[in-house]
Amino acid sequence: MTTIKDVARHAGVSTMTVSRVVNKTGYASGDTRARVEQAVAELGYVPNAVARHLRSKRTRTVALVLSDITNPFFTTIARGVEDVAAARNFAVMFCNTDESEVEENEHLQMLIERQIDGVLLVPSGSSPEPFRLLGSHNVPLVVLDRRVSSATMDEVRSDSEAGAYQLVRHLLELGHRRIAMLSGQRTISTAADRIAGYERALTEAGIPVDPALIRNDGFAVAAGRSAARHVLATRPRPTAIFAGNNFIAFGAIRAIRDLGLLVPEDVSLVCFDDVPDEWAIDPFMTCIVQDAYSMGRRAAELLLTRLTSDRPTKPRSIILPTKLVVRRSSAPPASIAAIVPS
Amino acid sequence: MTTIKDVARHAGVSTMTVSRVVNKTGYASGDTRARVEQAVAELGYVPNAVARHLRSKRTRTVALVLSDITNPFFTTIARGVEDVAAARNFAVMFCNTDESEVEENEHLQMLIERQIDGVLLVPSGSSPEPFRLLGSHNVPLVVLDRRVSSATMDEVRSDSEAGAYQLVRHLLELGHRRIAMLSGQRTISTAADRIAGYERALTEAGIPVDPALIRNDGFAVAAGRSAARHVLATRPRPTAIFAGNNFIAFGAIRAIRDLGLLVPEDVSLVCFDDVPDEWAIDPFMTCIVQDAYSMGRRAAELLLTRLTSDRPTKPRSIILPTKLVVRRSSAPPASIAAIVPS
DNA sequence: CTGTTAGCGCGTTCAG
DNA sequence: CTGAACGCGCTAACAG
Repeated sequence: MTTIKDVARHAGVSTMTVSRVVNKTGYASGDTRARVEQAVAELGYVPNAVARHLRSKRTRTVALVLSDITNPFFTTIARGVEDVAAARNFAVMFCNTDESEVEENEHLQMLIERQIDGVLLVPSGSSPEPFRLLGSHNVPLVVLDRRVSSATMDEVRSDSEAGAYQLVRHLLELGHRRIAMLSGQRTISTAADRIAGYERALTEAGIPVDPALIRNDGFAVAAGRSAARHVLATRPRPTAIFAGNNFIAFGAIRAIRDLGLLVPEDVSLVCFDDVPDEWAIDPFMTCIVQDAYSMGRRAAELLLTRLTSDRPTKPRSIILPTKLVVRRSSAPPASIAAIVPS
Repeated sequence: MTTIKDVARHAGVSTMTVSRVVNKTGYASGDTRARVEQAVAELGYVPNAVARHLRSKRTRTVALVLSDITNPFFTTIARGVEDVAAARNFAVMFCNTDESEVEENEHLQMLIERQIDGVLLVPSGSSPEPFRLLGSHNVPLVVLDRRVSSATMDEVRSDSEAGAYQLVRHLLELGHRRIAMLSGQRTISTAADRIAGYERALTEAGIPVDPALIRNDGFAVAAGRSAARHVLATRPRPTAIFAGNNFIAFGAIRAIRDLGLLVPEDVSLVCFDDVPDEWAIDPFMTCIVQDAYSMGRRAAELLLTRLTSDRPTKPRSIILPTKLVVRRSSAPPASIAAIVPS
């Protein structure tokens, strides 16, 4: 391995001069500069970033800690993060927590040891432990996707409550009055916020909230299927189902098919998150679309800007708007359709 | 920031003793050990991995360099890699190349500067540059998913040729004789290998290979759609289409629908790669399934074992088997179906 | 079982 | 415009 010393010797200058030429910092006469550059080329010198980082106290590395990179929503966020990081010469480490606070803490501990410059975190739980941990080591943090109650801090997420409200308004306007809500565990803020938006829309419309129609089985296909089975067994049967994300919706579709029912003739189905374009032969799901790629980009920009600029500014809260996309999975309930043919 | 010196002073021992206790290396009397551990706890000492790495010449970090983390196949690989790495206390950095050799080289350069311990690479091109680059800095490499001609090296991939052969055999057995093949750019070995398997099956069956039925438009939905449009315009119209991956297949489905044709009544459709379970309401595509998660795991295990064990061994080539899953998108061609009703 | 010395590769500091 | 000395935080190698 060739070090800065080898280059210095080869070029007949001091290591400092090499450092200055390589980093384009400080002056160097055209002649020395040329000699150094030639030596660098001849020896195939590559600066050692580890040594540099030991001095500079900066690693130009950020971490992305999320529940599961396999989830296309998070994958897209990851892509946004990496694009911004790469453009600014930052590297990105990623860690999966599987929604476990224990794993989350272990990863954060490891990242702190590695002197990471900042963390982008999709928090698994509601405990303030991660913030304490990172805070005590002065590691800048941007919270992604989810709301945390503990304190004000940098965060980038979609407005889940408003999106859910809008989606339920849409169903109400179609004439639905018995609407089920299938969401994730309430400890995850996106699940709770979507339920809140659902309840607000119902309450505003003067419809009592029926706890039997709200499920928190989880953000996965299997959970969605089982949750849908439960709400479809209530009487009168709900005429519409609001799935807290696309996985739940796909589970719900299976449950609906299991009963031999049709969407939207027998049950309308809407959800948070669209289906990735690639997998939708013929998009039919009415949904709320969040811009995961922008979420990743914005979060990374926020973090890197904090790291790069020295003047500290107030925590920023970036709430991205969502978009309602109406397709064919939502229609007036059968009873209305029968009376008011379109 | 508290360093090992602070702990040493606080515990009234030397830094070496602290180092030994913290790393559980070497002896330490119960008493000193206790004092050191208490000092660590009281001061909230966290070892600085950067300094450690400068000494040890090891960063316990590997990089995963691939074309696009957004592609679910690569995402799943990434998950496998991270699971293995985390279990062995390695961190993973990831980089997207978008199939650009320029970006690939820039990322590798950056990773070498960071003294990464090893690289898992899905090579973008066929140039030997990445191998030269990594080789000249003694960075262990495992090539993922794709074949490289340059030299023998560690690699983990599926048997694309055999999988393609099997898929085309399946179509031939159904009675198809005019089969189109839509694949990616031939510079990508998986594209070339799948075409090779296709040609071998045809040739063995005594069917001449018709260049008009082979397209290399790319591994994406849009490419698949346009490629399918082209082959469906040839006469006689192919009775079956083999899509080089699932994206291409989804593009093909759209092109088939554009023409008002049905799968499998008018055209059978088969492809490499399954559709992620979450997005298939009702799986219908006959396909070759590769185990992306295992691919990631195996590759990471191979790399980390090389890094951990000192004795160097011969390059290993791990070729994972693929599995044919027959579903409803493949059926006998119409002419046969008419003659031989099932 | 514990401490001392030295140095990983680089960049800041301060002289020249 | 250039160089010498020093130290970032840690651990290998050697004493004791």
